[in-house]
Amino acid sequence: MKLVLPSKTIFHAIESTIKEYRKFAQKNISEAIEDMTIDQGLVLIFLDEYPDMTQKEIAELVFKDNASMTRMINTMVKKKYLKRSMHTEDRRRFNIEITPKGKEVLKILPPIIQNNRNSSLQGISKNEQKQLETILKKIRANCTNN
Amino acid sequence: MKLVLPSKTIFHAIESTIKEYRKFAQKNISEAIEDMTIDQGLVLIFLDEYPDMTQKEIAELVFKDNASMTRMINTMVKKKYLKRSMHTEDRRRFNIEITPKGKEVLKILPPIIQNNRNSSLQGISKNEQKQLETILKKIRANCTNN
DNA sequence: GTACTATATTTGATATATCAATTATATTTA
DNA sequence: TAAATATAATTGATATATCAAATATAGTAC
Repeated sequence: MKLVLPSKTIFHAIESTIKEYRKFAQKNISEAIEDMTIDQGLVLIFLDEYPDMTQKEIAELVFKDNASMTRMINTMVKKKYLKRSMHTEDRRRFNIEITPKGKEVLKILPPIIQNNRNSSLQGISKNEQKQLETILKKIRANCTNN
Repeated sequence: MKLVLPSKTIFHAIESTIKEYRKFAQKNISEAIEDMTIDQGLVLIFLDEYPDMTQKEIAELVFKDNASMTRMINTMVKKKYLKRSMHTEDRRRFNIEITPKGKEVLKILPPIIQNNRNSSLQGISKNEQKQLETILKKIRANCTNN
């Protein structure tokens, strides 16, 4: 069977785009903050917005599985961005607090992220962005429902 | 600074789409072939098409770095899908051959991949696919040139 | 209340991601 | 041709991805 080469497909285009965006975004973050990855930054931002999320919920938002999230948070605790403490109502879970060091990052990070978004969407109209989201949503739906 | 939550952005949509596609595709592959990942499958397909690619070239096509590619090929050699042999003209590199076991996979895999592509693009017109590629290409260009 | 089931998190094993440093060979330059 | 530079691949260290199994606690049904 003759297949269109994977490198010529839309999936390749999607993957290559998100990887380039990540590389670009990571570079700009690294220039400002030592030892901070995109995903660790996202975890901080989500926790800042929703302080009582479970690890599981955070994991879903950043597309990690629970095991990865456990280890990621371990790393962030070791690096003093986060602190775990007991949850009084549900002893299976933890409260995850942002430390002062983590809060410092939260001051520096958002403008960098905003700038990354703006730069990478330069010259792309609102309408195109909407189209993009619509089409992606269809693909995702096909993948989750089949 | 108030940031639109990452989960509401286009980048989140892109990432979630490709991850769901990968999950979907991997599930279908795993049902047919024990111990074969999407990326290992792609490596086989590329090597089949371009038998004298260097590891570095394959790496670029599947978005891995050289170190990952070395280890990935090690794994595939260990699993008997590939075989390394000396390259006579350039002794820094290797010839990478597909074993009979690898060739078996190459018979089974393409229809599965084709089916994955078709299913996940169901209801999406050629025109929409073209739009998607165009917009993605712009984003990627913004990320690589800035 | 005990047994059953569900949920949150962790752990182990293995693979992959990433960066920097290293090795081996080729190529270029002076 | 010797020295400098470039290239292909590997290795080490650390983080993350993924699955399955294990822990611990909650919630439900009997």
